[in-house]
Amino acid sequence: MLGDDKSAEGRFGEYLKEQDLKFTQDRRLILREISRMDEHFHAEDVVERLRGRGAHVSRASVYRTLPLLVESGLLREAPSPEKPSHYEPVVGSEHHDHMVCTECGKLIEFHDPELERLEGEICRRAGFRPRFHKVEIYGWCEECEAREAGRMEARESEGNGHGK
Amino acid sequence: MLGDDKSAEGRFGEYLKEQDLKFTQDRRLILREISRMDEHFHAEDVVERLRGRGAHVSRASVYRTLPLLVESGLLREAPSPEKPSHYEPVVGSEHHDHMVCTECGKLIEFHDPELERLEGEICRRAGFRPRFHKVEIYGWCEECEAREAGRMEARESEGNGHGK
DNA sequence: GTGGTTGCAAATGATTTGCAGTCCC
DNA sequence: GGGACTGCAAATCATTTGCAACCAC
Repeated sequence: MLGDDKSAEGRFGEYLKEQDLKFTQDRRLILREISRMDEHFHAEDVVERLRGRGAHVSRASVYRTLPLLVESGLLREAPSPEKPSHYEPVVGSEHHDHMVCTECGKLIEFHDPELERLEGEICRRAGFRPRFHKVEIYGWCEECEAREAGRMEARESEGNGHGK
Repeated sequence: MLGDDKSAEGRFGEYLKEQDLKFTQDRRLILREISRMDEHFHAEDVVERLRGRGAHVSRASVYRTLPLLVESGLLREAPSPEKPSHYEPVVGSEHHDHMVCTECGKLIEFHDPELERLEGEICRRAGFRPRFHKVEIYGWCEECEAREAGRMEARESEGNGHGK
């Protein structure tokens, strides 16, 4: 979640002012809806939830607002092997990264301060000023790895012993 | 570049066999074209270059083949703030990651063995078997940072001293 | 006031897909 | 031979956009 609405609205309001943009009713509604989500979601989810709540916010407004929320640091794009862009709330300073299982699609979140430190170090060396980052490790989760190993074993004994 | 065609074709052929897929003429042509690219590119680039070369490979085949090349480890998706998916060749074991300037779009490649080691360590702890990973750091490159700093200074003195 | 915003629906544009004919193993 | 593969063009589908009415500041 985005923490209490107060701080999120404050942050967003600040960002909008900086950009000479307005904190309209629609933007407020979208922000509030997103504050209630703590899973990953995509644009259409927001549209549906607002509809379900009886709020009159058009699809276009949602699509126009999500990028602003990303820019303001309240949201970030989550890794999505799928087509529609996925977002996730940024919880205060609690940052995490992802491992994505390419077999079953499971998403594992992790956080490692050492990794953060190292990245900062690398940026410093490159004269680069980091604002946010994304670390995605793709591979097999424990279960899929085990399943895969089993399958491989089976294939081997089949190949060695008796032909089919 | 993908190194000499031999090893790339070997690797792709192996992958295809594993998946019970065929190493067709089209797939070979696409692989060869990609072996000649060393920049980032997207699907349409491959289509155009093949066309220009007089090869009859349909757009659909290119779109169907690129994911196979990614799966086989010969290509990987590059970070793209833009819509069309971008790819880049994987050069042997030479792995690198990216810093993306959100102002000017510049892409800075970097490689850090310590970062690799640390990620491996993190995966081990999580029981996750990594196959490949992606590190993208977004922020301001040196030039944009400087420009931004200058602008901020200007704004300040404007605010303090004399009105507009 | 007046410029940014919104809603709608039409436009876009990358990617996918159905299907008949073709090719690799 | 038979299942994979290909080409084509039509279909998808998330996202964007033009424009007139509207609202925050």
